Amino acid sequence: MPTLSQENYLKALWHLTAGGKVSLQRLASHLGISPASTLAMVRKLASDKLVTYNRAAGIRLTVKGQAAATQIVRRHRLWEVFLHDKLGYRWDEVHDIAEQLEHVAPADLTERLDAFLGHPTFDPHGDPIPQRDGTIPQRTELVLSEQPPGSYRIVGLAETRDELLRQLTSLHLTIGQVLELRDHRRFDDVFVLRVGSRTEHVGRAVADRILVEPA
Amino acid sequence: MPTLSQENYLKALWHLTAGGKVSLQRLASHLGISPASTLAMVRKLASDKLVTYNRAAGIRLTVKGQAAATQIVRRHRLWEVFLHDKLGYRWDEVHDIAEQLEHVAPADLTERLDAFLGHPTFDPHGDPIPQRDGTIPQRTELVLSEQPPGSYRIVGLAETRDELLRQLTSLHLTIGQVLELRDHRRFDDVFVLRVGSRTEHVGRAVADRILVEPA
DNA sequence: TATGACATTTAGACTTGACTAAAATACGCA
DNA sequence: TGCGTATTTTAGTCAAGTCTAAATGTCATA
Ligand SMILES: [Mn+2]
Ligand SMILES: [Mn+2]
Ligand SMILES: [Mn+2]
Ligand SMILES: [Mn+2]
Repeated sequence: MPTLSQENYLKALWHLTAGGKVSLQRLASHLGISPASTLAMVRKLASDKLVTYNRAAGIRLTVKGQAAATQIVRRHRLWEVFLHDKLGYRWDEVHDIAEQLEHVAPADLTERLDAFLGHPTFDPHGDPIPQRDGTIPQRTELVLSEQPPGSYRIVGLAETRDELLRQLTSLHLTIGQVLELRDHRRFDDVFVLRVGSRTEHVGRAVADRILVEPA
Repeated sequence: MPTLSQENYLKALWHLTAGGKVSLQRLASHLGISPASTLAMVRKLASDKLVTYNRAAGIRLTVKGQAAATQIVRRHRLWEVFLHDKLGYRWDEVHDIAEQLEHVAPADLTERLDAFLGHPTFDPHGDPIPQRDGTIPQRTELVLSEQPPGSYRIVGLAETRDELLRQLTSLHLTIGQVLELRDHRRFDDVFVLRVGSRTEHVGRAVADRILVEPA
């Protein structure tokens, strides 16, 4: 079993892999750890057959590493659901606490938690919760800023920095919220939304990060 | 804030303190750590004003150390309640998992968990859960083996080794269970109990460890 | 009061996961 | 084709928490 540190590297790799080749540099700066230390750890992970590494291809999760990382993300997101749904934390508070809880992984705790939460499919940020077998629920992911006027449901975010989360909260925009995209004012790049009985205005920085499905 | 290791030492001290002077030896063997390493850590804790130590008096928690230890025990027992009541674990399974969870302690997680669980007073083993202010709920603690025949309610255990817990489960003896003490057979030191509609026989080793109140 | 058993303390070492500084390598572009 | 920059790699260091082995202290009792 990977150590706590190793789990953090694996999870970082899982997240970074979507964005193409993972260099030492990229992994290091994502983790806030020096490239030298990162190299040392990558070699350890490689000797445990969790990753492969060479200069040309960068760092790649092996099938084993991929499976381990997926389970860590699963635990993280399940705990986020617990903290949000059961303990009443706001969606901008859950991530940091889940960072701690995700490393607690005795035998069937994850499965019991999953059952207790009613086998949720998405976490409080709309991110998919990997299932027990490692498959990842899919969702429609249209970027709000690219859509024509119409009615949409918020299904996720392109990014989940707490700052953005709080900004969205103050605009009454949360996961599951249905909104109507009324207009895109080209001149100042402002999107006009109808949310419930309110009219909200969001800039491109926000509209680019809201993922929706037609409602 | 103490590290994870330091928290384990503090908790061990909290438990051992009830049994009189805590020598290095006693602490070391309780933790399964060498006396040399234990001394090193005790010195570290002393420099953080969490304990005092000298050969004559042994190791003592300071007021600050006592408070820290009490909160760790509080977290441990609250997680035990969660695991038992919400996730459906058996009482002999919860301790090891709680050992991990007790070290997760961001800001108000403990208080939220406490509220979610309905401010429980005792854990699944009948042990009192220290309250937020550090006070410890009291319970009547009569040792079953010392009681005259009569009707009693099980309120706790003198010891909570998983082995004992499973033994009791198989005898249908759990916290809250009401039983009738029928007889103590001096000859073979067997206690005859009426539990619900069953008659159970337990030896001294068990009867000495069951804590009851009159029912 | 000396001795042996046991507890405490010292000394030295190891592992993990980090760091910095400097050397080696690769890469983009003039 | 070579130079400057960026990336990777090596080398040496550190702190935390553990270990073993050996030295020192304490104490009951023979
Ligand atoms: Mn998260
Ligand atoms: Mn999330
Ligand atoms: Mn316990
Ligand atoms: Mn307990």
